[in-house]
Amino acid sequence: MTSDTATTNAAAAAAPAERYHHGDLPNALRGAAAEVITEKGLGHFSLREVARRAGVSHAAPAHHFGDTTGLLTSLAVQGFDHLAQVLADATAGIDDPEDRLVAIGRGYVETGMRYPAHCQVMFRADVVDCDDPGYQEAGERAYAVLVDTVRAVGAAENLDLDVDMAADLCWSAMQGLLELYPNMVRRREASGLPPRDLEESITGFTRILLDGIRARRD
Amino acid sequence: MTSDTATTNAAAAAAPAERYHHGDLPNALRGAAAEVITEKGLGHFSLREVARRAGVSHAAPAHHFGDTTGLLTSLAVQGFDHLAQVLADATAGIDDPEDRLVAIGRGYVETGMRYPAHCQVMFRADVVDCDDPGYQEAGERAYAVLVDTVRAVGAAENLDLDVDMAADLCWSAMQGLLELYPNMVRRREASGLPPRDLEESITGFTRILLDGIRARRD
DNA sequence: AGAACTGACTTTACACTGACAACTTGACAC
DNA sequence: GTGTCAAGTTGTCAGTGTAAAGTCAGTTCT
Repeated sequence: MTSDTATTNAAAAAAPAERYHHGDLPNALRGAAAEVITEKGLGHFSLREVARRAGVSHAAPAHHFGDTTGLLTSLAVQGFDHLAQVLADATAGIDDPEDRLVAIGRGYVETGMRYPAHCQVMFRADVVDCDDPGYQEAGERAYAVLVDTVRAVGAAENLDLDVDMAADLCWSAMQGLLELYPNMVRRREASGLPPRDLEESITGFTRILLDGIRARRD
Repeated sequence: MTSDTATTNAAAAAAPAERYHHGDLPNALRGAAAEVITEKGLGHFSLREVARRAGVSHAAPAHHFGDTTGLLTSLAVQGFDHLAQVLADATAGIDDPEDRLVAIGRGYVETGMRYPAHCQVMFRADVVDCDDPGYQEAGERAYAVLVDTVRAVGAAENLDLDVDMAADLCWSAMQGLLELYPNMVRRREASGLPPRDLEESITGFTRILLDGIRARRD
């Protein structure tokens, strides 16, 4: 019952494959889990299917993650790790706070599209252990990038701004976009409109959001 | 294999309970399903548990809904029906388009809190049949209220506005809020801040969104 | 009235699942 | 070597979704 929460070490890089010890089974299992979720959706997730794909026995995952919740929690943590990294990288060289906020929006949704399985799991309190310290820490780390940037926007233009509220709105908008985007595409198809791509949605959203945030000056 | 999609008729109101025929089993099953999802979360949903709560055999749901997806789809349709109704009622007596938009935000999130199970299901393409005509129709009906209102806001103030984009943003923000709210509460608790209640979030969100929408005049 | 039909369920059956306990395998320390 | 321990295995159990066949009650036809 090891508590392995998303250690990113690719230890024992060349795994001979017939070996009894896998080398890095936890990561392989996370990968397989992400695969299953991406293909079949979280609603048809199965621990045994994950084990099968990783080429180990059905009980092997339990050894590393305890139970299903353990594995999914670990996946969520990895998702937050990725996100925090992407956001940090995306904002790195940018001075203007507003440009940074746009970059964050882009980074958030980009991460969501690149790791759809992770993102489907990150806020699902019913399948994840929200009290896990690793989970909370990683989430906090990612969120901090956003709050800091919103704060900077407010400070740079001397705005009358509830930073927390504005940050939560940006976050909600991007999360909602991630969840509803397929639905939006379908609706536009049905209406005969050309599909608006994700990039365009992000840009449009952030523009309106920034206008809203900037609206009230001291 | 009846295709019973959320008929709201409370037919045979007084059901003697020992009768062989239930009276309105489809509705009872939807209710039980909502209960299970609310209590245990969609991740621990079980068709047999639903049947147990409705007091029927485990195979009874199949007769009305085919399979799990069928039942959950029906629940989603009912959710959209509720939502469309609430939004229509909420905007009924209001003339000012902006006030109407605020009322919609309030109505949306209120519905989400009142029917959490329905809302957890409505956009989950992996557990719901998105091609179901009833599903699409009900969704369209609810969405139309929002788009119309956003259009009215734009027209009233002669704004340079991509109506579809703005509507999608409002929708995303509210959906995101629904999904992330528990997380926001936990974070504020952890930071020692007083919990911001949902009402306040909605008001704050809509204020910023409206400011953003109004920002660009012709 | 009785017979035939149909919809609403129940019973039975099966393959699959998550979780647990008990066992085996390999690697490393001494 | 022996001991130890993490990393897997096999086996088992109750619970699950779905399909098929059986049973019951009400309606309709004659």
